Amino acid sequence: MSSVRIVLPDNSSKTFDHEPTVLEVAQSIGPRLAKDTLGGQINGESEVVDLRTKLPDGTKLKIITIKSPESLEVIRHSSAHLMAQAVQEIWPDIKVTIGPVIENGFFYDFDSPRSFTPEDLELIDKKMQEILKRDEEVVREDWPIQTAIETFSKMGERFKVELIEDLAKKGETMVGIYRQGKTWFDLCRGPHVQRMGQISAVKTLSIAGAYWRGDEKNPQLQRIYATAFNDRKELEEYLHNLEEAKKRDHRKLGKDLGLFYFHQLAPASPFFAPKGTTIYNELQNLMRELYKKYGYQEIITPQMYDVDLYHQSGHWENYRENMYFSKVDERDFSMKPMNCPGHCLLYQAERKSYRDLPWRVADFGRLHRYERSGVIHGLTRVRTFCQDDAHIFCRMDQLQHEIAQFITMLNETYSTLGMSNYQIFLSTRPAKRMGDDSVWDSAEGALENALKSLHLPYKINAGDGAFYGPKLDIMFVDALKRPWQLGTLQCDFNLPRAFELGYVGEDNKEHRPVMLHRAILGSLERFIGVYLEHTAGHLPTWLSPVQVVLLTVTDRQLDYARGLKKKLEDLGIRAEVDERSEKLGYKIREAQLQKIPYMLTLGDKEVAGGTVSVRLKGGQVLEALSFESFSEQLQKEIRERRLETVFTPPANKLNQEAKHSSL
RNA sequence: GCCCAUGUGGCUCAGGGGUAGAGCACACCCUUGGUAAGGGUGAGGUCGUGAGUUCGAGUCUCACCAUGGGCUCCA
Repeated sequence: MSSVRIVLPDNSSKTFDHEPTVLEVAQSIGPRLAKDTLGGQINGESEVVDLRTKLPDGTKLKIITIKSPESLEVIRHSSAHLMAQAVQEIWPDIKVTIGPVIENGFFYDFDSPRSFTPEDLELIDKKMQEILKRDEEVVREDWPIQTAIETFSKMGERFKVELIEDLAKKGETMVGIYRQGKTWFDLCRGPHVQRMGQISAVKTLSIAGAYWRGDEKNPQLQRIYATAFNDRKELEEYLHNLEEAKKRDHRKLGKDLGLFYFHQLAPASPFFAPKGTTIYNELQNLMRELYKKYGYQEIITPQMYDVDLYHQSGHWENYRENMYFSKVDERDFSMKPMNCPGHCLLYQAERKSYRDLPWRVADFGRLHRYERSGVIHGLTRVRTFCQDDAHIFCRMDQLQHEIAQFITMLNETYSTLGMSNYQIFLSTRPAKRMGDDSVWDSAEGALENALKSLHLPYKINAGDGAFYGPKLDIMFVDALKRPWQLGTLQCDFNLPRAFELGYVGEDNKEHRPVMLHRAILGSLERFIGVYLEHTAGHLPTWLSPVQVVLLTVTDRQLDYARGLKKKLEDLGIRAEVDERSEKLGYKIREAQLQKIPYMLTLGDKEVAGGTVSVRLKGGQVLEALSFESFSEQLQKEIRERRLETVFTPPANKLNQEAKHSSL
């Protein structure tokens, strides 16, 4: 016997012990809701999405979620149909395929003899508006599956036919058809809006290629991305956010702030300018401090290895197409795509006893991976990079402690960087794997127990582990709510065996260590890209390439400025003097655009009093501070890696802001 | 790798078959001015690379390279 639970748009629910009739559902949720949200359903139109699920006792529970016709998902889904209708009204020879709702909108894939152009998008937008004005009724019909196949076959819609045939294979006998207006209809499970006019804010966004069912062996289709919202205002807001995201694009920030560049003679390989290198080095300094604190030792290992190494590690078998090769003295060499095999060689170089474990070794080695041309992107997907990579070789009974220590270290790193919004995913054994299940049991147990001992929430990705061991992935969620995978910890049973690693135990017998691969920032390159987007380029002072810029009111104060710059540099503060004979306002504008944390404005007053006036990034001004007071507070801010300024904005801040806003 | 788009001085971009433009940046000159752009003068590119069409090609065609948006891939 199966029971049915109806979930209403307001998340309240009612459970039936039998399959309720439509009328029963309508009655049970009250006449108003029935009229507003189920009006169509009473007339045979489904406004439901059903999910079948099993209860713990094995009985089936059918959950029917009733979507309000006003729900965004419904509007977007209907908008996808609207877009398909528009495209076919403009170009009747174009065939439709599928058009699902995605996170921020929807897309529809078309089988078109030619590609769409940006001008086509304008045409489609216009046509959609035209259709909306007709405000046609949306009607659901249920067709016997054979009728549907015949109808779509006649129309030449081979992709639809394929979809329906798949439904038939699954045992469906009827399919839902939604009609918009007199002639246009599409296969759909629903639900949809009741009248097209209910869609008020819809817009095409971009064109892309896509494969039928995401398989590159299948025909290439033309995808149009679009989005829809409840009203114009929400749509405008979304489009505005897209613009904001563009402004935060780390590729643009990198150029504007003079951090890094690319050149076509070294595709997908960043050049870090002095300022970018400062950030890079500061991050390495941070990691090195933490390495010391958490008992890691740093090592340096070769860049190129005889390919025999990769035969032994298994990378030749599985990773060859991502590696760079070179022939020297008739021997085949490869640039290292990861540090681990080299670390195994170094592990072996000295005989290990159980007293030597855990052996934690960190390596900022440069890696090269050939990434397919279509996947490279700014700093976040490059062909040469450097990880904050380390490997921990330990005994099985040390595993849980090492894992917990890693997470603690990661948490310390992320909170230092103002990135406390992250999620942990535990990926467990996949179907294809190596090693005994007992080993998997203890490794997965160690991971889970470590997380539990720290009282950290985590999610399980069952079956998502690597073939050589389970892993943790840490997803950082940035200021724009976008997830990024940065940190990772992977248990590896494979490499220790492939390299026949061992240690002598207390029992004087040979044992095999477990190997942990772990990174916190991921790669420095990728991290810098993500962090720039997260902070929109407003780095904390300790990471800022230029921490203080000295701006003179006239050239008369230049010597004073140069003297202060020297003093600051002697204190380890990165300072610059803008020596150009420009107006103060001009120099401030530039410093502001460069997002420099502190501007010291120096005029005759400051020279006379031996003081500085500090302009904060926010525009507030602290007048006539003694240099010592300024530099001491700043040093503290940098030393403690503060995220926010240590300076208290002046009391007249409000007045200043009022002045600004009235301008 | 696949589809589409783009590739003009350091940057952002306009132009579009008859031998290159703007703003910013840069250099020099004038101005020495207190919290987001003072004024003038000048230097700088053969228009991603190669081939083709043409009397003539940044401008049209093709190939390649790079970049961008997607797809796919991601030990």
